[in-house]
Amino acid sequence: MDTSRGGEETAKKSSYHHGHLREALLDAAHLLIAEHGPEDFTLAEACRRAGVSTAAPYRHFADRSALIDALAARGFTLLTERLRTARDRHEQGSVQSIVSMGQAYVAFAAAEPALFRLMFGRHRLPPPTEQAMAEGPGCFNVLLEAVVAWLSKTGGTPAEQLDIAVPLWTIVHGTSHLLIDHDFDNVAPGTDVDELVARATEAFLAGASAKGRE
Amino acid sequence: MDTSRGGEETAKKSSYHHGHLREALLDAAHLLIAEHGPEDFTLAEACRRAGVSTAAPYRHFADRSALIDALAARGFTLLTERLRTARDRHEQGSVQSIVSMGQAYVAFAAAEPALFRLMFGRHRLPPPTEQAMAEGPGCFNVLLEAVVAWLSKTGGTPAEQLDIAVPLWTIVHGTSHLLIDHDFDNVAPGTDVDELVARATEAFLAGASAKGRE
DNA sequence: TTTGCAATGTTAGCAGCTCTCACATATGTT
DNA sequence: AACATATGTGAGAGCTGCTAACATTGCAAA
Repeated sequence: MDTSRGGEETAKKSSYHHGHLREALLDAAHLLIAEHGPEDFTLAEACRRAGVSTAAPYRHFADRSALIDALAARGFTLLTERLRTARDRHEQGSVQSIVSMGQAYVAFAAAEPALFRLMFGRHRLPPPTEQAMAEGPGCFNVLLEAVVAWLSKTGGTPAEQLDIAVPLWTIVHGTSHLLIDHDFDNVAPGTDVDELVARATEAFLAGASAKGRE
Repeated sequence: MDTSRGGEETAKKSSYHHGHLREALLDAAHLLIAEHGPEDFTLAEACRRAGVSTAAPYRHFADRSALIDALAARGFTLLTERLRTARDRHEQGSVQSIVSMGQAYVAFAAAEPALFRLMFGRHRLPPPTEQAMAEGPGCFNVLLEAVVAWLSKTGGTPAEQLDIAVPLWTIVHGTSHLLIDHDFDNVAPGTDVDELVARATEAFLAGASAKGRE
């Protein structure tokens, strides 16, 4: 349990057994997909960087794809943390709190485009494992909680939470994808995504609560 | 110029020269990515389906990646058509016209998930070629026109067109991605995306025009 | 401490893929 | 009819994912 003894390069004692190979491979893979994109990430290259043979990963991962899945899981926990701290930066239930989460979502995608694509691009047909049920929506639950708080402030009922949260999710998710795929560049070059998220979120919430009150 | 002489299987005359290999490869690739996803699409398999050797594609495409790009371009023209017909199904400048486009956008992604991912997942750094300037945003321009029409009806100014169109784009784009990546399954299983798009679009437009009028 | 087992890494090798090069064959232009 | 060009083939280099048999190490029971 003291595997993380401060320094990273904890003097490979034997030079045969690596020691932290699993983590080292994930780190290498993370760097590689950030450099070359997720598509042409190569297990062999990750092995070279970790200083092991190309057969070594199979002691830790069933498969190339399993390693990528593990990376995606890492990304989800990271994103969930970011959302939580963004939310807690403002008053609970405030619009600003929700806007801040959306901006953090997009900022995460901008900072880690390849990881973001990985996380949401695993269109595997049978992945709704319990892992996915806990990790994937984990970050969505943070949003849900914030929306419930907002609803209770504005006189809405908790039953509407999905009606509010899902559209908000589509806004920030779509913004993230369009941003990292450089689709704004050709269409609206100077786009300030923070402002975009703020305006879209506020307008939607205004329109939605107006409709609820009518 | 009569290469498309009605029937497709125009009796391979020589059995050496294929005749329509470029199109045949694109068709095969389209089927393959629809079956196995875009990541593990294999040029060799496409050759097998087209009945040619694995060296043949290089007479028509510089590269495996070039073939995929050509497929993506095909997809953009297809999507643009769909958007145009969806828009023209309702009164010009009406909210319904815009909603209909959004639903067509999502329906396209749902019908061709792999193609959709391909089109927007080509995060190549230097792709803003003139081709991309014409094709990619081509479909966005259809939306822009509709928004301008809506603005002129509701007393807005054409200067706001991007402020309206871009958020709408993020909504349908995000919805598409979340849908085809099965992210609604774990979070909001019974989601009706047509209704989702309609409600989100209407709420946003209501909120945006209210703010414009304030 | 010693012994034995499970964990972890290595080398060798198969099959498959992308891409190139030299060569073969069809098309069409003069 | 003859040549130039376009299009397809076969063989092969170099890479990859993955497996199997073997080597080394760490740990725990004897």
